[in-house]
Amino acid sequence: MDSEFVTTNFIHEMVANDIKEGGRYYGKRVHTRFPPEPNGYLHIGHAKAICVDFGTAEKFGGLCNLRFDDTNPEKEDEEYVEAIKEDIKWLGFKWDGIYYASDYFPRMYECAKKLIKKGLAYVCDLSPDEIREYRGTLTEAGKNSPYRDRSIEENLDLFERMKNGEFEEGSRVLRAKIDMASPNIVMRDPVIYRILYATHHRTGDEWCIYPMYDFAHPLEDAFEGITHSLCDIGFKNNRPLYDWFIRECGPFDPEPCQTEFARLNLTHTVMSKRLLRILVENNVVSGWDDPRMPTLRGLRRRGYTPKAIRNFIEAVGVSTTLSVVDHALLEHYVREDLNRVAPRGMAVLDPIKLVIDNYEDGLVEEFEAEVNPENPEMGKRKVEFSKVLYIEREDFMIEPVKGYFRLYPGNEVRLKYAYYVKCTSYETDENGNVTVVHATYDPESRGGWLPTRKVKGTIHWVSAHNAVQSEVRLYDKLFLQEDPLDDSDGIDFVDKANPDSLQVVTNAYVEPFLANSEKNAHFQFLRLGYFSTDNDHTPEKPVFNRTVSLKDSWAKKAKSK
RNA sequence: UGGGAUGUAGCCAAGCGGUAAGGCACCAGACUUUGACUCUGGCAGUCGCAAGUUCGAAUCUUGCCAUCCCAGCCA
Repeated sequence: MDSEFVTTNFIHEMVANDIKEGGRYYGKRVHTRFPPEPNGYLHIGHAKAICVDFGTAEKFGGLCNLRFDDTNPEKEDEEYVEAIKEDIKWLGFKWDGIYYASDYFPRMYECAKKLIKKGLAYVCDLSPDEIREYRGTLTEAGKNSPYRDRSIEENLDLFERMKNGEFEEGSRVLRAKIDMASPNIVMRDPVIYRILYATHHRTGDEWCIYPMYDFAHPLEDAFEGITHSLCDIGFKNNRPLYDWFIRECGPFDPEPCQTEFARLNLTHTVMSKRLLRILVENNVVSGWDDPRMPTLRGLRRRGYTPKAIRNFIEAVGVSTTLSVVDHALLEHYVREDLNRVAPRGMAVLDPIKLVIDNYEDGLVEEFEAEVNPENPEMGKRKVEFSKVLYIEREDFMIEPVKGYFRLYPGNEVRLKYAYYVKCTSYETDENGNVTVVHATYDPESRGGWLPTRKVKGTIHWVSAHNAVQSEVRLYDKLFLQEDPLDDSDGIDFVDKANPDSLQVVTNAYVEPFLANSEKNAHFQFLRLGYFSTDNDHTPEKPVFNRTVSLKDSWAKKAKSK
């Protein structure tokens, strides 16, 4: 157990030192935990915490618990614990033990009594408003509660009666007796138990007093033998209190220690359960699993892979600086993963007909196509070709702009895998919109290749005789602004949602094998992007979600003009 | 006006007294049966600012500035 670890971030560096000879956990096993509150669905910010918690344990041959921090029955629900478990598994992590804070309620209660007996906790009858007043402000010290000096016996009696349900909700709390003048407000006699007549999703009505986070969390860690309690930087101020409870309720072995790191923030989205809930409740999105949501369920439905998410988090790194990661980095990692694993297929999203005038009526030819050029082991598949095809409206121009090398009158392009075709004419409707493009093919270019004559452009197509009409949902950023919460314009983030973040295409055409796929399958639609079959998808009624587009230097060039 | 943190490129982020890694984004080019992928090259004369210590400072010291967090019977 020497320091043979390549440390990749400051936490790993710290742990490596901790377990070295002379380190504070020398000879002990590294033990971490991921402690979600079951009050909502996990998002990609949680994925970072999961990677850090599980990843640190794994790196040092330690253990990582999954622990539901269910100390507030008013907000929590069993529905979320199942969803959280599922999301963690989907990300590819396995917990070593599964625990619930609520299982520790009896032990926590004993710890509270211990504090009372040590003269370190008291029952306070101040109202919530009064407690706030007595707490002081950021710059002024607080003042002692008039109930601060109750005798140990009275406190023990009152606390037991709180537990027994003799008092009204909000009438009394148990507080730690620390220092009302502390410059750290967290230390000004924090509330550690409150009365709540709410039914808990696991303990039912067994308890009517519930411990507060600051008291419960260090104890949960201590009870489970956690060594490294890794949490958000927001808890930095709470650390002295964490240590206080560990010390006063101990001894514990090992003694857990808390280390904070920066949460993940992403541009063009919001990242908190509270805000995401607002989007759901205002029907800005269709639900927690809407593909535009940064929730794990949303990302999964969008077509993101666990691998892409984990690589992304790995790339972002772990530090203590407040940071906002560019959404483009996340997209880069899905593209990278999907490029390797996604089978290619052809789909036309905005179809116009292409008629090959010199091709035999009714003839259907089969061509061989590679499943994934990045990975030849994925093999080949067949594509059927005929006289009438669909091509992308964007791939034809009556008057080509400079640099355009797709189809236009007189120009020859390659139909991927099939033939060279040369545009001869086109038809328009009364509004001047192109309806049909006519072309002739060169039989010599069978398979899409002619060594004697090269073409610059290659376009994708789908044969009209077997194309399957499909729904394709084109997703874009939920917010166009980098920081939707920047309210300097006076607009609430809910009203800033990008109205074009979902565009539903109902008359797309895809190759038959794409329509016949399972739900949640990943594909690259040639030249368009990565797409994934939706939860709603069936072979009879195919639905694809665009995960991310392909990079498009032509679009970029055209746009900049 | 109290306390706690953080400042390295447009965005992340290494760096731990010996002369600014890497990734994304961006720009240019090569290659290409995807205007994709891949590849090559470019992209911080200076690390928030100012003094100081040192042969030598992004790294140490001091001062200043900026930003973030904390006044739930939420977590």
